[in-house]
Formats: sequence, C-alpha cells, structure tokens
Amino acid sequence: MLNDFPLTLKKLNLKITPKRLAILEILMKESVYLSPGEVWKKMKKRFKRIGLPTVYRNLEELSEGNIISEVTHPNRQLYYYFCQNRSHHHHFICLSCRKVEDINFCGLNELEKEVTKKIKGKLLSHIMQVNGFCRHCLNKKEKYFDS
Amino acid sequence: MLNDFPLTLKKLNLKITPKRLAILEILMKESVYLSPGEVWKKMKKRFKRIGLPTVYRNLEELSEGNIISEVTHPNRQLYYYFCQNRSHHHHFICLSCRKVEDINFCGLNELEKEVTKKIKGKLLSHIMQVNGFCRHCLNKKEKYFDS
DNA sequence: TAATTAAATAGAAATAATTTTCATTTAAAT
DNA sequence: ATTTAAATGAAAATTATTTCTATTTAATTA
Repeated sequence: MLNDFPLTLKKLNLKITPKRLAILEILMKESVYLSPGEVWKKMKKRFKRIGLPTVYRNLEELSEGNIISEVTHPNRQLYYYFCQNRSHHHHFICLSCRKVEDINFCGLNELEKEVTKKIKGKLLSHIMQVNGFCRHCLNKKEKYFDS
Repeated sequence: MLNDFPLTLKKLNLKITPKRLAILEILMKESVYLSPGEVWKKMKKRFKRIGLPTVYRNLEELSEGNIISEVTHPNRQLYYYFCQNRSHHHHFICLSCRKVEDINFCGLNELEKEVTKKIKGKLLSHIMQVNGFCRHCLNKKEKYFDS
C-alpha cells in the first residue's frame, strides 16, 4: 500500500515529496482520524523544520484527491483519515477512540431521487457519517463515559 | 410561531431573555443559514451591547435543544439554521444562496441495521446533508458559477 | 548529468474563530 | 420586594486557519 503512494500522487499531479509521503504514511498507520495540528506534531518528530501551512495544504490537496477523507467531529474541528476504500462510501466514527470504519452501504441513491424531485436543483455532494462508540470502547467505558 | 418561543424555551429550562428571543427571531426570519459571526452582526443592530460569547452560547444551547440546527459547510465553518421541522430530518443546502430545505426522508433506518451489525458498537447520532445548488441559483448562475 | 522551471516549502505574521474568566446584570421564583 | 441562579459584557486568551514572500526542491528538459 505504501508503495502505491508515488503512483497515486503522480496521477493527481502532485509532486512526490518526502513530507507529502510522510503525511500519508502517518495517516495510513494511524487507525484513527487526526486533526491538522496533530499531524503537524507527528511530522515535527521526523522533520525538524516543517511548517503548519504545509500540513494544511497537503491535507487539503490529498483530500481533494480522495486519498484521505474528512471527518466531521462534534467538537467542530475537521479531522482527516486515511481512506482504505477509495470508492464512494461513508464512515462510522467512534467518539471515544476516534477509530473510523468504512460503511460500504450508501442509502443516498434512493434519497437522491427524492431530493432531486423536491429540490429541482443540482446535487453536488453529500455528507453522511454515523457517530457512536465502537464495540471496544463500549466495553472499556473510556473517556466520554468517565466524564 | 414566534409566539411559541417562550414556551419552547421554558421547556428547555432556558430563561426567556430578549437576546435569546432575538436570536431565534433572526434565524427564523432568515431562510438561509448563518454563521455565529453573522448572527452577531445582526444582533448588534438591535442591541448596542451584545457580546460574541453570548451569541455562541445561545446558538449552542438552542442547537442542543433542537430549536435550531447545525449545517456543515464545505468551507468548514459551522452555520445555524432555524428548523421548521423539529422531528428527525436532514437538509439540502444550497452552496450558492445558502438556502436550506428540509429532507423528510431518512435512509438511515436501513443503514442503521447494517452498521450496527458490522460495528457491534453503539450508534449515537448521524450527520446527513446533501449539498448542491437550488433551482433558483441554477438558473441565475450566481456566485459559485461566476468564479 | 547539469540546467531549467514550476511546484512545494518555511517562516513570520495576519486573520479568523472560539473559549475563558470574572464582575455585573437580570429573569423568575419566593 | 427579595433572593438566587442563570445570563451577560468586556477583555483577553486560546486555537485554528490563511496569506505572503523568499527560498528550496522535484521533475522535466537539454
């Protein structure tokens, strides 16, 4: 998977830079979603000089290229997650441990007809995300449960 | 509708303050979603002294009470919208004029079974929102189309 | 392989968004 | 009218994001 990155970046007309690859690697190895600031902290361990704008820019580009995807957390920050599944899908996110699991079922197809009929406009995108606690956290009763 | 506000607030154990009512009124009369900063600007026209934290606090409380609801805009700010429909539903938002239309169909019920089966955790909430251009903006070819 | 060029980056600073703290005011219960 | 807890303003702190510009670097070309 890691070996595919250069090719993938090339397709998106993004240069293959060590930092870009490192960001991808970090997100891929984490099984949880990270905020730009968190990615930056991890990057600083590898590169003495790495600017926050670089992280923001890359996350945005990679997200536009659908290599990573965005997750909306109730605390209103945006987070990024490395997407195993590059095709259209949605996410279950664990509010406790931040784990993301792909949902490969999209009820939006049926909805689309309904909405188009009603709106009579143009549908461009949609956000669908299910929030909860994963099985593991449910048993451990961590974090959110304590407070 | 406006007359119902005091009762509604009472049910939520929120005091009926002029500012709280004004925020509700502003959101109700706008047919588009507004950011906290925008609500604040409108409030300043009515109240010479109104702090931004007051607006933030109120929007959050009202949103928790389900009197208004949140909308996620691609530019990553949160916006608020006065909800005609207090029961469970979703939104179509126009990326051009910011109009919000309720979608009274929720494909999540079916999805829920699928997800629960796969996740084996606890589902708490979900976000579903359809983004696009409304019929009106599609004809006018405004804003987003120009650039 | 060296030269070229356009994209990527650092660094600093600006801007924007959100939250905290605390003293004061006010709604509503008594 | 008095009391009390919630709501508010003001100022500041914090956090998040973007902009700008000079420099560096990846990748193309000669």
